[in-house]
Amino acid sequence: MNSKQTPKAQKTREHILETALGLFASQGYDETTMRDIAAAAGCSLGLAYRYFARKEEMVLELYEQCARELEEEVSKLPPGPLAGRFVSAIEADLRRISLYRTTMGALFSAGLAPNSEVAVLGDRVAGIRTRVWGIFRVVITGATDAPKPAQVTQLATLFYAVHLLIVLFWLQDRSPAQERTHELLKFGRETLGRLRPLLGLPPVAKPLARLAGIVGPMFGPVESAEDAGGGAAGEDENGSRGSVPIGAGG
Amino acid sequence: MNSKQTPKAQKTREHILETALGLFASQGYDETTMRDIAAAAGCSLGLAYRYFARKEEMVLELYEQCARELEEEVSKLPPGPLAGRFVSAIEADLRRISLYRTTMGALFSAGLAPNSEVAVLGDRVAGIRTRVWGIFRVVITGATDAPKPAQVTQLATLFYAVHLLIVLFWLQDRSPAQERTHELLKFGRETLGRLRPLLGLPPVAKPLARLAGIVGPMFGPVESAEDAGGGAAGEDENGSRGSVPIGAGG
DNA sequence: AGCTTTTAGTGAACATGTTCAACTTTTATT
DNA sequence: AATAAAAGTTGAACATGTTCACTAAAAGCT
Repeated sequence: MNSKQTPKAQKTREHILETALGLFASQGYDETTMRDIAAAAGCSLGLAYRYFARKEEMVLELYEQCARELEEEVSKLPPGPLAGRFVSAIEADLRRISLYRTTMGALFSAGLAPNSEVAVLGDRVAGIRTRVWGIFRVVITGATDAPKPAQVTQLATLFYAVHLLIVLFWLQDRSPAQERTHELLKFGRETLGRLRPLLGLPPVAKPLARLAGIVGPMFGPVESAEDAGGGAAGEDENGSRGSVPIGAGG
Repeated sequence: MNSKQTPKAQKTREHILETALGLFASQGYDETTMRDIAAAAGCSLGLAYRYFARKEEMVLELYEQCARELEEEVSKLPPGPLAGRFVSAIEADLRRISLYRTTMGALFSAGLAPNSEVAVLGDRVAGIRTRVWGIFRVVITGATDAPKPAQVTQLATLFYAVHLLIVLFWLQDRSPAQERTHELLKFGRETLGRLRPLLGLPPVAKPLARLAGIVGPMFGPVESAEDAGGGAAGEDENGSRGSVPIGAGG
């Protein structure tokens, strides 16, 4: 398992990770070589690779850390309208990762190549995805105008997807201080606020459910089989199953 | 300029490119090394680099080629409802790039790191973006239910953005034969068809215009300044200026 | 033709992510 | 303590994208 190593090893590992993240934050991801990390951590190149099979693996850890912190911050979010809570959560997330812009870029970058598991939608990240998805659940259920339970799961899935897109947008946003992203968020809040009353109406609810059914499985760990999303809106309370143990990093 | 080289050089260049694209298609992008390419093309490693400063640059050329072909195919699309034409264009695009899944993945992957110019949203691709954006203009104006001219530009920008997202989705889609993507397209067609009548109504048109104003500049070449998208919906007929000479590859 | 300049082409060398066989230290066992 | 097994650690070596000083061919000029 994971936490059953010698304390010494654990300490070494953490030391290397912290060193790496520090370098990532200060000089950027690409500019930080594994040799830099080893040197700064005062160990050999090989040792870094003992604890992190690939450079990206360190980013993964960062991602998890951010998710954990975000979880806490969101749990403290005051009740309020759904739109406001959603945007606040996103803003908190962006604030948190802003130190690691290029590093997160690497994560998403790797995520784009359908190969590496160390990617936003890769297998290795399944646990974190589940966790973040859960955060959006809290965002929704904690809203003063939360939709009825049957819709919560679907909405969480869609929020998760939108969240991903916004981070993508943010990564690309070259405007000063990423003001364009914040404009987008403002727009999102207003629009979502305006749309909120319609969420319960079938002409809106049904397409949303269908969309969640299509998009959700992309976030799932592997996929067993064929009930993916045949025809209409199957309200079977999933769409992005969370059956993966969260802290199950190998 | 570009086409002012010796015919011999031009030929060599094309030969290398074709060899490379062939290898990309048959064994994947990452699996094809520059040395492979040079060997298969019967030239030295250095020569390949003389014509293509980086490996990604070859992908760029592929992207441009696809854009050109798509342009032609779309121009032959029969008149019909907007939704159908849009989805048909996307499908044509996907069909075209399906041979080069991993290769396109590389393009988008690089595109995610905000560094490299050889990226979907990078400077080097500005010309191609403009071109593709133009394709969506044609998609719109050629529809039997085309919106009024003032909206065409905005809609083209949004279509371009959605197109990017769909390719992203497609790249990640691990379902057999990418059926999930096609489901998404079906959903998109139906939804867009249903929404089409509302496009002219201010409560819909205004937010769309605003969104286009926010998103559009991301696709622009560099950005001059500050009129990016201040407050309300500025219908100033742009949102994604196409003032870049299309074939201006340096 | 003989010279110069520009273009085409080469392959060794470098940087960096990654692997691996060997070495050292720690822990468990007798 | 002596020995064996496991865990920790090392640095050389490899693969691959990229660079560069250099050679070979071609074109231009007198």
